[in-house]
Amino acid sequence: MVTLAEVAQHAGVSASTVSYVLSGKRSISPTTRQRVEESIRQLGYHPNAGARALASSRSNIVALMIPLRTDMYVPVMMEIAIAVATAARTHGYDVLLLTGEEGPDAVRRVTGSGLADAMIVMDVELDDERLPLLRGTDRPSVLIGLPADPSGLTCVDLDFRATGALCVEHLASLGHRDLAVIGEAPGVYERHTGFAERTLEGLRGRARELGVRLLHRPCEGGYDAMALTLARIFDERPGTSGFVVQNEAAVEPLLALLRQQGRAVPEDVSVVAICPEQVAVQASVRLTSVAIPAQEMGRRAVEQLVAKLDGRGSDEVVLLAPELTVRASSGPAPQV
Amino acid sequence: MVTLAEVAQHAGVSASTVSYVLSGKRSISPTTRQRVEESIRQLGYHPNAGARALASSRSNIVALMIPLRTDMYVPVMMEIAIAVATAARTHGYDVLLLTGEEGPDAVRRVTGSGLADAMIVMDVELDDERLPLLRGTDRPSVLIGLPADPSGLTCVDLDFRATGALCVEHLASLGHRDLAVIGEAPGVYERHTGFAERTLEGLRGRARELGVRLLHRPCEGGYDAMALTLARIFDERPGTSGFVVQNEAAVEPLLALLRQQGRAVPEDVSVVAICPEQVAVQASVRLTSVAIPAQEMGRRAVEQLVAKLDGRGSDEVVLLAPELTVRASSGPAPQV
DNA sequence: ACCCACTGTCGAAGCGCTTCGACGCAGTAT
DNA sequence: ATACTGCGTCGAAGCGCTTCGACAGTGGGT
Repeated sequence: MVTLAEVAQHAGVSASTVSYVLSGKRSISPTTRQRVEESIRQLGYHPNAGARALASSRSNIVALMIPLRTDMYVPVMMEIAIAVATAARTHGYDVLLLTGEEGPDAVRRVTGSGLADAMIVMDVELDDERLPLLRGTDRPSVLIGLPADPSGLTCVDLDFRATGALCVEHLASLGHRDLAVIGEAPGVYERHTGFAERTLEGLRGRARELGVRLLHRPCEGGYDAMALTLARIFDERPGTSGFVVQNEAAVEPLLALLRQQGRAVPEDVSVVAICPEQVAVQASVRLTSVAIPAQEMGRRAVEQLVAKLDGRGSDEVVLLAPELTVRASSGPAPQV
Repeated sequence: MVTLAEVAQHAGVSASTVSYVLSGKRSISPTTRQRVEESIRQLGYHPNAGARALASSRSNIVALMIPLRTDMYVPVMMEIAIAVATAARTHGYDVLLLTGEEGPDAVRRVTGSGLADAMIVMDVELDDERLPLLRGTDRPSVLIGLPADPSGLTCVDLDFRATGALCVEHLASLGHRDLAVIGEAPGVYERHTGFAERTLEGLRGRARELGVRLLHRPCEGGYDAMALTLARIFDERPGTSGFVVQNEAAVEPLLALLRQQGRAVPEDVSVVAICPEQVAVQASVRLTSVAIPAQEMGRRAVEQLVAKLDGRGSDEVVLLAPELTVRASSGPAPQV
């Protein structure tokens, strides 16, 4: 391994000069700079990460905690993770991947050891047990998701409450009076996952305001679960004509089952999905949907984090405004 | 931050003793060990990662290169990534997430800086440009995937050639003589992604041996693309009665389109999928499939890597044997 | 009784980098 | 001339840990 000292010798300057060329923290004459850069190139020098971290107490690594479960929301998570990694690199950071498995211990380990300078936390529960730790440490952190009490924390998320409201508005404005929500798997609600609960609040709140009826049913993905759920819904509310789906694994089953039952989309029932753009476009019916802007969320999270690391930026909640795109799955409510 | 020296002082021993307690590299008397451990606990000591890396030239980090694209295979990638992260932790390693974006440069950067002790590379192309670098460095690496020439490399992968063969065998044994393969998106083949090409070889080879006809059509996911592809297939080979699908995004569209065309599964056409178990089980028809053992692959890759890091283990190609599970989507060929 | 091997502990020397203060040398203001 | 201010460079002091060799103390073999 080539060291700083070797580069310095090769370029005929002192080690500190090379260091300053690299960091730009002091001014260097153009000739010296060039000489050093040439030596670096020739020798194929790469600064040693450990030494750098030790001396500067900055690792240039941000940790990303992703959920361990692969039972929900996988493509979104993946997209966020990739966006985070990509965005972090453009700011000179690498990304350490932590699974939720270790839970709060991971936070302790990473902040305690100085392995990472900061962290991004996904899959936030309303009353997440990691929050006190994050508040208590001096390492910056950003949540992707919104807990019940975001005070003292920086959060980036889609405004799921507004998302829910928007879906109801859309369907109500088309004349639908009986709506059903196909939600995430029951476990997601049991864990009090922020986004799921907030969506529900938004849905229910606006439904109440607009005087439309709303049924919420959690649903595991897949055909069998969906069939059961759907049967129950139509038993309880035969007049249901509008669906909001927030569960990727339920989208296609729902469409297939409706078709199978002779209910035309959008003539007999309308469907609005909350899902990544791609899912909405590739479904068997092009879905009216509110997109989950995974890339944007990842990117914004990194930007917030970098701002904090640079001493700029403060605790702040960034809620991305939902956008509803009308496609082929929603239309006027059928005349009774 | 609490340091080793503070722990040593608190416990009334020297710093090196504390270090040896932590690493276990020299024997320590039970009483001393307990005293030190107690001090560590009381002070909430966490070893500094940078200092450790510098002194030991081991970072206890493995890098994981995942593809940047989210156009294919996402859940599998995610599952592998999580399995890798989880398995790595059980061996005391953390995982650094690299996207394919940087390409070979990422390999140089990470190995050059000592940021990671080793790396796992996913989404391997047959003639991947990262391979020479991996061969040339002394840092251990493991590929998840199989390049054209695996010499000097350690690889872990599902035996996709055998997988292809297995699918053909299954359909041929049911009497199907005209098979069609719905492949990954064209781009995947253009990049000469290892698994896709090998599957194809396996399919074609066994088809030739068994004297059945085989059509291969790459296909983007989604309904529209699938509809076009399917129409073409039935135009060219109206007698096609067996399908092999290797594209998660095409599975559901295919089933829906077949249904729509009045072709019953499995009475009129049989479908075999190469996909994660979950997809096969949750599809509208429970699919006969060869599972992609994502978790297993991730775990095995880590095991190989750790073995190499420990000086055990050698260059080796680990091919997991495919297993075909018969479900409801395949049956005897229709009588002509 | 003596030597040897072993066990448990310590001190010190780095690992490769960052960063602080110092210093020489212009250039500018007095 | 003198004093001052930058600028560009250097030397040295760590950052917190691992690890090597040294060294007491202990016990077993002869």
